[in-house]
Amino acid sequence: MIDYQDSRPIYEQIADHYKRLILVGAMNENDPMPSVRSLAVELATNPNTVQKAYALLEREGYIYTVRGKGNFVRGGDTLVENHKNEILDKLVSVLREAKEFSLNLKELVDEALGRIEK
Amino acid sequence: MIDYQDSRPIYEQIADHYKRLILVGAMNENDPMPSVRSLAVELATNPNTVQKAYALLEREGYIYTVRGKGNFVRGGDTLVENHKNEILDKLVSVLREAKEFSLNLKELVDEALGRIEK
DNA sequence: GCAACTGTACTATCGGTACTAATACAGTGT
DNA sequence: ACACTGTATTAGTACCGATAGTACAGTTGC
Repeated sequence: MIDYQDSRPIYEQIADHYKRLILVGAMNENDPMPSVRSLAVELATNPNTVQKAYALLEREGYIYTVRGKGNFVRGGDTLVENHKNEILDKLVSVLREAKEFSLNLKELVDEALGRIEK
Repeated sequence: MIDYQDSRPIYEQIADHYKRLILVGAMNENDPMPSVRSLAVELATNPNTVQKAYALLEREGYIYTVRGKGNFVRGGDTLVENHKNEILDKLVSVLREAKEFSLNLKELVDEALGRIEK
């Protein structure tokens, strides 16, 4: 699950992994996350690193924490909605840049969509 | 021209500034760039920092260097074309992510385009 | 040739930040 | 009390950005 060759930090890889699981529906509301310690052992890393990933997930609303008990998935449509908005923001910023350099937005989008089909 | 509050490194800000000037047509083929030393004085920074910006611009094909003479703008359609491809790549990667989470691409694009008009 | 300008190369250092780790602290449940 | 949970603090390491100084090398105009 962790790619040590990857330049991205471990905690970010962990967080993204679980974001994906949650968004895709592989984990559901109130499902328990692995404990910071057990996951640390499993991934051969440090509990603090796992915690940093969990803190990130909590800040972004993917999980919630109960002291002494553990971390749990915060399901619901809000998550999917938020994620959609994140993607939308990225999209808008790319298109704004394109517009600034007077590129034809429709052409650009069509070209991009074409590439994806393959 | 340099924003010291900005978290982005100085050399990157310098490079982006000139990229913009070139892509927008404010600077044309073979126009001379300011010398590394003079620009360093003007920006109250270090010649090495400016050189790092110029090295970046050269690597990316925006300018060319003549030893002893200076740096000059490398104009031409290639630049614009390359920049367009960069934007296209970003666009494709965002849309791929959207697709992965089974979002409706057309809706998403329409929404984004709508936001830009404002 | 010389002076004054251009860019290039290399080394050293300082400061800040990101990442990971080690250790100790604190709450929960049986 | 014990075994589990998360939390906080501190430390070490590594890397990056920026600065500084120095020396070298090509171009141009006088």
